[in-house]
Amino acid sequence: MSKNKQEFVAHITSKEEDFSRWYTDVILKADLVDYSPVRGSMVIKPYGYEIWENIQRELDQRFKATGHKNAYFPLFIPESLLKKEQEHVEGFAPEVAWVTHGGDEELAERLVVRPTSETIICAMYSKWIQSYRDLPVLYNQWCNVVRWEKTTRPFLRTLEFLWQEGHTAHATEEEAQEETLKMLGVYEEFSKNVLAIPMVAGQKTEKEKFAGALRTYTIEALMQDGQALQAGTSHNLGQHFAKVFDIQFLDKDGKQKYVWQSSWGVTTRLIGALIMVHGDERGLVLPPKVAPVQVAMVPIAIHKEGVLEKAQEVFEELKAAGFRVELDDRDTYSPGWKFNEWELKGVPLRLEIGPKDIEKNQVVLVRRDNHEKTFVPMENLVDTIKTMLEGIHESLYQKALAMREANTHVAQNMEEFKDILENKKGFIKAMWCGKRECEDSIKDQTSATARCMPFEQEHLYDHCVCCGEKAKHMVYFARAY
RNA sequence: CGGGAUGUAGCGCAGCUUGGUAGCGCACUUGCUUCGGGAGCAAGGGGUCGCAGGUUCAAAUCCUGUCAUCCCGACCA
Repeated sequence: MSKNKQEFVAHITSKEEDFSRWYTDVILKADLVDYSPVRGSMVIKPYGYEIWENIQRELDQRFKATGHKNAYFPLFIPESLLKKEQEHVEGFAPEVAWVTHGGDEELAERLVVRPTSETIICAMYSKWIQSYRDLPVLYNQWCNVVRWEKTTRPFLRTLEFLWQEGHTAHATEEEAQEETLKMLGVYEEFSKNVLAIPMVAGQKTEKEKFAGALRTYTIEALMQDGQALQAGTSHNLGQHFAKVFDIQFLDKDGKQKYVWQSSWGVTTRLIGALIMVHGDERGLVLPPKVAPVQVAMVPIAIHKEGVLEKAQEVFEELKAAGFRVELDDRDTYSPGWKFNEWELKGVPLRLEIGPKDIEKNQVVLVRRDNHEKTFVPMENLVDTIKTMLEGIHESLYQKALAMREANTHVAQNMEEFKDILENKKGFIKAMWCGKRECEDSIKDQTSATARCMPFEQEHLYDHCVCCGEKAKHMVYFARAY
């Protein structure tokens, strides 16, 4: 190990020493983002954006498969529209950006830069929906939104962020509820099978629900530092918006009725989740399904006769097989340098090919997650890699699940609750009476919030962890991003 | 929005106390030799010191303001 190596590695702060700094170091060094001249707004660089594109593609397929279509609604929303739904405007008003002028002229009516699009979409639905035959409306849009946050962190909280928002309208309450849960299920399945992140799925408390919703459902993930991250939400909007935006249809029975609605979304924050769930001391660890590069090929002794030619041959074969593969033929870096760089960038598999391998008709594969090195014959290389990538996905998921389980604790009372937060961190499972006062009190005392009331309820004990009265729900609490 | 810290070359930093022609390591460029865990030698290029004022013969250095980033709280995907 040279002194250069020590210096280079030292550029990433240790996770144990300072998790926040580790996170910042990793996203910058791995070239995912850069800070921009605009406060709180990041530039997503190609390597980071490609992760988002992969997330988009996987989710979009799932949306289409469940009958949704993409559309695009305006960035600007007239003030009067935002203000129609009382709870909604109260929830979002403190963090909207206003457009007050067009050129030099002051606008007759101010516009908000969308913080979310319920209002503008409902205004259009009101116009488009006349009959039960028009229902359900199942639209989604991929776009950016703006929320004027006080403090920001790349991917986790920025003034502007990218997301998708699904907005649906249904004839019945049952259908809207079914849709709300179905899409949360899509998120949960996607998180498991694409991001390799286990989620706790459940319902938000009244205090934590979306401004204007009837009920909010959520998927919550646990980061390696013991903090929770809300990864996606799905809202049953009931008829709140339908009534203020007058979205009515003539039903089969000849009666005018208001539609029932849902909305649901996930954001670029998912990339933050990926980093904080899977990353290690060497940098990013990306699940194969979203990794911009799945296989990084490092030829050894490039200048030697036949090495680059053989590497190119293998490269073409892997590319044709559908892998996202990169042949690192830069002659300015040594193999060792490249190994470290691709590890920092989280590439799931490294493929080494050198004169000795060519002689033996084999290649060397090294897994990013456990650093396991295997010599594999050139025959069936495509199948071997396919199997190995699947194995990496599976073990990333199992590792994340084990991490979450090791950091999920039961608190019987507030002393235990505080003790866990101080000494162990992570998720706290506790029973709750359902009263707002207890939820507020827990937050005041511990800064932990109710993440969700999981669908998989467990009866841990009878009393509320806070007030001691009869408990109604089992709740996951945690400090959250 | 409160408390703390930091802004000097692409990155990491020194210089500031005690004002006097801006430095180091890595990276970058060119050439040659290297190549199985962060290669070597040689020659080069690059900074109005975050920004704006002020003090001074003279400001990276002292003063005021401002902007941004990071950390800790309150608020939020």
